[in-house]
Amino acid sequence: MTIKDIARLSGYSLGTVSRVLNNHPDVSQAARERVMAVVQEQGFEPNTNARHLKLQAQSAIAVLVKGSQNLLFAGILERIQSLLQDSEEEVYVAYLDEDADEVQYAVQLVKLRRPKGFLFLGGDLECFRREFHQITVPCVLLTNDAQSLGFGNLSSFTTDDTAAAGAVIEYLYRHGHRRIGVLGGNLASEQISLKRLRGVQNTMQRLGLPFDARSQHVPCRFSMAEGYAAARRLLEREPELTALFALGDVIALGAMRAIYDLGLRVPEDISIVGYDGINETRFCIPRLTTIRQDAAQLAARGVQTLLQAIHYKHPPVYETIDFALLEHESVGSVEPQ
Amino acid sequence: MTIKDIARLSGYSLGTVSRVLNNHPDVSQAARERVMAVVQEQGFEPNTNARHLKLQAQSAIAVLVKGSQNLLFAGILERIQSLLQDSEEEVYVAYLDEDADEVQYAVQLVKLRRPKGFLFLGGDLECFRREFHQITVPCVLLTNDAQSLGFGNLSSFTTDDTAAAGAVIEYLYRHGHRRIGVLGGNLASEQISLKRLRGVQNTMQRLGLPFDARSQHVPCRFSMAEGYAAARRLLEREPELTALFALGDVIALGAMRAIYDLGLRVPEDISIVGYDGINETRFCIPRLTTIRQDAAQLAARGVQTLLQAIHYKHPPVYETIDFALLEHESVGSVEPQ
DNA sequence: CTGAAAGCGCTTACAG
DNA sequence: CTGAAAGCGCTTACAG
Repeated sequence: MTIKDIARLSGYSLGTVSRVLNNHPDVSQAARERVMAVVQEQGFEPNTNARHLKLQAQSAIAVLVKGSQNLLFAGILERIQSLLQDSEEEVYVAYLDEDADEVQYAVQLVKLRRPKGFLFLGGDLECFRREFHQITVPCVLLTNDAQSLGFGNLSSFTTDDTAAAGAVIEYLYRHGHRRIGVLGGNLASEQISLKRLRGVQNTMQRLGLPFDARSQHVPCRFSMAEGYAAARRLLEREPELTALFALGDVIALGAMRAIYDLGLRVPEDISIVGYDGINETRFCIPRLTTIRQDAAQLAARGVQTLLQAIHYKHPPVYETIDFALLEHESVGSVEPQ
Repeated sequence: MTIKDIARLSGYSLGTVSRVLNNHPDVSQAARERVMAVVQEQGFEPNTNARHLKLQAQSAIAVLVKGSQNLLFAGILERIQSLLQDSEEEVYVAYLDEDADEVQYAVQLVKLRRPKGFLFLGGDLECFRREFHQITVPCVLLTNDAQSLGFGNLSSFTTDDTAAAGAVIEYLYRHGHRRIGVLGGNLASEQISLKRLRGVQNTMQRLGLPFDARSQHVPCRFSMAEGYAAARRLLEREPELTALFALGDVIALGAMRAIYDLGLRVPEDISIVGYDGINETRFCIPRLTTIRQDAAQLAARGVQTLLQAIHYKHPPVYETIDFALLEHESVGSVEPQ
């Protein structure tokens, strides 16, 4: 079943059928009705390959997700899918490893599938700096700030990671904590974790707290298993810590179990704060105090901006999405020494 | 940059370039080398739209995931992605609502994108029975059994849900539990939850335990929030229950928090068993006793079978993948009355 | 082994 | 408002 069959069946020419299908204004009402009737009756769907070939058109919107176990991204992705479905865009999703080079992957994808735009869930600025110039379609980076890169086709929406991490440290400080350990992140690359760590260091310094990253910080990937191991290592090595800041909720969830297995209690013996605000934090015992990133907002602004940039040329936008510190049950007060 | 440019640059004709690109045997070594050199030098990638149009070819393998919050599926999906990446297949992933009609979606996708095969993560047999005849490409259904449907192009790999649910009830019985509540699932449609529920009922009957689904079972979707609400409702209504069986781990995680909020302890006051064996069950407090579905095995056999069916015609296979009851910390013993 | 040519299914100036 | 025709980039019988 092709457009040719529809033409024959409807008594109109190829061209007219195509125009009806594409909602061209210059078609008579009669032709429109007749053709649509045949299309309906036959359940005809135009061949996308031919259409794209002719239009030199790009196909779907590609979403590159860094880290398949990242539950924050899962939540954002769910909303993106639903928003793009509403606007009838095709979506192509790929999961990459947490430490993969997402821009390199995107460059490959451009050659292979010609997506009309990219949505990056997570991204390493270093990769963008190195290879992003090869990409010319509109792109949006979520949960990291692309302003410093200055690419004309790359917008970004992110939480202010440095401020949020600072807010966590201040919050712990107000509750009397002076010896705070930090879990997670990767110092080798310019990922979001670096900014959070910078927020920690700045704020510690401002509050006059000593912070020796070598002893008080254990890097790890964003998983419960690594959070568990990192917390154990840190607490065994530095038993005088009264609070932990995990740079991701999943790390915190693993850490909470590690604390329990060390015979300690949250928050009586050790306080802990997470980052992201995923669902799980509202159901674990105790509920996890955490920084909530606004997944709905990130998804909505990201999709909206990408679609606009695809349809009309727009300068890039860089927006900061508000975060909130959700005070749950995992932080206790201690007497500052 | 098209094949025409490569022809010009290499001094060979269009046809020869195409033959080189497609690894046809009837090309001289000289032509092959010269053409490949130019292709390399120019970084040429053939246009997929044109190629597919000409070949009438299907494109990617489509993976339809039922329920974006399903962490078991997330684990299976991660493995599928990596396996298909190794075999250089393109993957198209779509998340559907837990209660969506996945077969209807697949039928749409066939018209739109002509995938060369489908991998269904979760599926409602009723939908398959009604509409699957419209799909002719090879398909694999994971976590449900398609044998009873008898479609020649639909294989399936699943845990024996009825047996696994039965094993849970027996396990609780051996620990003295006689009054057992069940959380989750949807009785309206022929989803996997129905089989688990049947396993519960059969085994209860065999053990001589009364089971009144109307009072002892609260259906809910597979999320922590719904698990929380369902558990609260059930325990407030039936305070004499000593154990809960949640038909999914996420439901169990929500339920554990509900139990805590009711002032009860797991497993001292209430025992609870989950289903799926997701990562979280190894880190929550207490660790959740659960049925482990073998995600690695499901993914591996599913992908392998689908690829074979795509490349050579094969009769469908229906396999049962072994489950395991992971005895963790959420079940206690009680004195049977 | 290679080139010239047809055709996959569609869109869109160009005429009328 | 409509039809005839060119052409998007590729593959593959068909000749030679």
